[in-house]
Amino acid sequence: MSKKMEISAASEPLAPIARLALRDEVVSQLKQMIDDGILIAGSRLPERRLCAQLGVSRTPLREAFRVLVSEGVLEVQPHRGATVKKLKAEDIDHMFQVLEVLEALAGELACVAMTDEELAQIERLHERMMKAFQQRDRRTFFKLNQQIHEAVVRAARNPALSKVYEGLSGQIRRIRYMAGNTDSQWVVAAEEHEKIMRALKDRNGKALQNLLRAHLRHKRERVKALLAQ
Amino acid sequence: MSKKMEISAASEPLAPIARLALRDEVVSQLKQMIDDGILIAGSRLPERRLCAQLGVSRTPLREAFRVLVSEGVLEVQPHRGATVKKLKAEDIDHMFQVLEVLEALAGELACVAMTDEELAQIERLHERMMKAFQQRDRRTFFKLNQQIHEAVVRAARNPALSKVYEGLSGQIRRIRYMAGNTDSQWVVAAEEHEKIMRALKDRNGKALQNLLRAHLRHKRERVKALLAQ
DNA sequence: GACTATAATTTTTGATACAAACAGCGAAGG
DNA sequence: CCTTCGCTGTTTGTATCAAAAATTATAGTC
Repeated sequence: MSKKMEISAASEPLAPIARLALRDEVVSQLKQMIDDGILIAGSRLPERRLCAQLGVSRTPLREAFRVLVSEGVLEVQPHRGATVKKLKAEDIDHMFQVLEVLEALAGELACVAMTDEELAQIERLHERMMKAFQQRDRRTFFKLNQQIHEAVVRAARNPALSKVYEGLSGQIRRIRYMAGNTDSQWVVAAEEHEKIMRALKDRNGKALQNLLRAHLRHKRERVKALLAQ
Repeated sequence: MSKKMEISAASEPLAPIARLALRDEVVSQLKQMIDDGILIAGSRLPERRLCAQLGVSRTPLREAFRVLVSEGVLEVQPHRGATVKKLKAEDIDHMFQVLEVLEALAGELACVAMTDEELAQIERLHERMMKAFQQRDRRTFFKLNQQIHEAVVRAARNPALSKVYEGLSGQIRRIRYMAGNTDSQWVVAAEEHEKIMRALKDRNGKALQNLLRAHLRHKRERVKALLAQ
């Protein structure tokens, strides 16, 4: 009665060899170009030139446009083509308002759902980040900072939450690249992260929630200051 | 000093004649097909057949696929094509957890930002909905119910919030179509909406927040019961 | 007969050529 | 000075072709 064939061998079930569609390759290349400043806010993206430049045809490029539009990175006007979306201070406020409740929820859930393994992982990230802080290595500090927040959200074990969180935080990420925070702001951020780590280790959801909200409100001010050039 | 030309005539400034790209037409048609049960969860969408069926070529169809994937309606596996995403009870829980904090935020913001005009508009929707309830018109009740929630979110004046809210609630909407609630559940929902309307009129953000959260938790149970067939 | 390896078929994916629709621009004409 | 017309470049949509991968069918072997 072989209704369905089952694979018995030792084929790894979680490694589809990462076959990436050309479209996704184009998506990351375009994001890279935006991050690198090759494409700035308001730039037009003429498809023929980009096709030549990236060495792909229109099919994957146009699909990449669609996913970047849905992520809020690009906007297209009918028959006028795609441009890099420019964010206004207003938009920053709106996105941070949403991020605040999302991260609060993530913190609350993570305190319950997080494994000890994940907690230890976050702690390691935290320690590396504090080391970067002491060495005044801004680049590394911000990278690890971001990884910590993502790890907390992931530890909440809610894919729907992760998806919308990453969508919004990805949009904001492209701004804070010039990274011009004052030292005092930086000190505050580091202090806040110490408290956050404490609340995580205590699995104190309520406290964590409040800390994350305050942390995000401060971050919002820093990002808005950056946006104002 | 003619810095900018102003259109003086009677041309309405808010009607760009709604030029709709073919891709968006395809998006709504596919959604319609899913709502109508022509495409059920798990159905494959072979592009050649659909191209013929919808009378469009591959370009707009594939772009429509991309936006539906980003909305969570479809999923595509490399070289295996697109299928209608099937939601598990787990996914429902995840999405409702996020919706709960989003709608709570929306309620809080709406109490502050909402104009009297908008409040009156919501009140009218509410009264029509209660009339439908008394007449036991489920169809109309649910439609107005949904419109009320959307109006509250819109009144929060936060486009980023509206976007993620609509994304999630849109995914859930396609389930509750068979609409098999018991009468007692229906009565509870109506009562909750009376309280919600009260809090809105009082612009009592805190109370509204709690009411919306409870309302959503109940709705989650109803949807999950539906999903279990 | 059951299982496996090979071949044929189908489907997706990407590239390319072509036609139509539209926006932007500048010149001709009032 | 203002409008109108046509030109140009771009986007948008269609059609067709080829390659890659998956699915199915076929055959061969134990």
